[in-house]
Parts: sequence; C-alpha cells; structure tokens
Amino acid sequence: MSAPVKYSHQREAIVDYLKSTKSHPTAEVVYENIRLIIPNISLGTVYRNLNQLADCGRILRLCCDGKNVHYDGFTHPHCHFMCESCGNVSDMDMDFPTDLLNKAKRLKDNNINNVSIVFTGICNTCKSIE
Amino acid sequence: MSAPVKYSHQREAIVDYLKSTKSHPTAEVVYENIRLIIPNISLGTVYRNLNQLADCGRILRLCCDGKNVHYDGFTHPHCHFMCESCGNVSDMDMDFPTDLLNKAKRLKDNNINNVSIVFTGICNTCKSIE
DNA sequence: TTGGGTGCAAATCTTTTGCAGGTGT
DNA sequence: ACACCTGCAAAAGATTTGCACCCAA
Repeated sequence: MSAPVKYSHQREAIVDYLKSTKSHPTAEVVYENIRLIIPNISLGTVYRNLNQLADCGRILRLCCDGKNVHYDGFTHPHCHFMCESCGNVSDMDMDFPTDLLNKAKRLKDNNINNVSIVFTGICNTCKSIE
Repeated sequence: MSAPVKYSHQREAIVDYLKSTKSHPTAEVVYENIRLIIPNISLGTVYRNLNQLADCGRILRLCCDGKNVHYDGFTHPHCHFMCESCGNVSDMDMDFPTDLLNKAKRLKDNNINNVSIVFTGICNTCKSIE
C-alpha cells in the first residue's frame, strides 16, 4: 500500500487519464490512450505503473472476467456491471452496501480490506443487437 | 447456458472432483488432481471442459485476481474471500445478500444474471506468518 | 550521486485452438 | 454413421522481467 518514491511523468499521465474517463480500460487501452500524449511510452511501463498504482490504492484493479484486468481511476466504494457479451465494464448507479462489508469484517476479525461487487448480464447495446 | 450433448468420462471426473473439495482450484490444480485418476488426460481437455461446465452453469467460474481463474463446484449463491497474500480462495460463512441482487435487477430492467461478491484481505495462515 | 523509473525486447505463463483419431448415441 | 470429444502440440494473448540508460531528488 506504500506510495511510489519518485515522481514520474508517465505515471501521472496514467492517473490523469484514468480519472478523466468513466470507462474501465484494460492495460492495452490505457497504453493506446497514453501514447497519444507520450508517443514513446512502452507497454511495460504502463503495466508496471498500473500495478504500482493499484498496489498503493491510487486506482482500482478490476478482475471481472478471466481475460483482461480492467482499471478504475475512481477509488470510492462502488459496484460494477460487466456485460457477458461485449465485456464492457461500467459503474452501477446504486448505493454501496457498506453494511455488508462491515458484517464481513466482523466475521473475519477485521482482516478484510475490501470487497468487489460485480454484477453480470447483458448490456443494452448488446441486447438491441441480439 | 446449454448442457453438453454427450457424456464424457473426463468431464464427469472434473465435476466430481470439484464437488469433492471446498478449495477453489485453478485449471492447473484441477488438471493435476484429475491426472491421479485419468493419467493421460490433457490440459486442453481440462480447460475445454471447465469452460463448458461454467458456461452451462454446472460449476462457477471465479475471477478474483488477474492471475488465474478459479473454479467452484458449488453453484448456490455465496460470497468468497481471497487472500491478498497467498491467493487462496475460500467461502464466506455469511448469508448471501439476495436483496442486493434483486435491487440491481430492478435497476437494470432484469438484464442482470448474476453477481460476484469477493472479499479480500489477509487470511489467518498468512497473518500468522507475517 | 544514486536509486528508482523507463524503453525495448525477450521470456513467462495461462489459455485457446487445429488436427487427426477416438467414442457415445 | 455422425457429431462430439480427446490428446497432443503449437499458437495466441496477456503480463512480467532483464538490461542498459535516464532522470528526479
């Protein structure tokens, strides 16, 4: 959970990008978008920074399917929705069940740090294509 | 969600194994264990069957971290816990919040099929090693 | 100055897939 | 018989890592 020691232009660009979008991009998508600003950034650097940022809690790492990890610049507790058809991840516009987390913490002697709540189904776009 | 058409010895062995354990093994671990019974089974077959079984709902596919997919032979709705240190996945001994799922279904016009609830923290084993 | 950060490319690891042959119905 | 299933091995994809160089503190 410790923060990085040194400032890095690349890392801040990644954070800025993630905070500017409500989509929940994969590392590859982050890479493509950061390249528009820092053309010679490498994919390895993107991965390294995403891991570092997630480890220190500045961004969220979302593991919704077994394919790709998605990242979220908004770290307040909220629920996600993933479309089973297109794989897109979005925020759920509903209250976060804080009571559920507290209940779990009591059950596990406060050894719980977080909870991930991901709903799955078919999004409206895919529904209309069907 | 459609069930497989034909019986397969390998597939049933995989289901039996998953129903016999409360651990939440990865494909690799399933492979190792099934080989004790069917020595010449291939890893590809294990992956194919795990996908098929998860797709038709006979087992659960758990995506807790970005590393490995875990599988669960018990399909009733329940919450999971994953240790951030060792990566082990276990069941949470608490009521499943059915109301939360119903609330989300209403919010999304019943286009929601499921919800995954994964708590993360440090398990007792890792806690004692620290 | 110096240790973290980076770009590059190779390596690693997980999962999927093409194919030829086997098997359940 | 025919479609599905399998073992095998190669391919595909995602992510990590070793290395030499660069740069923030």
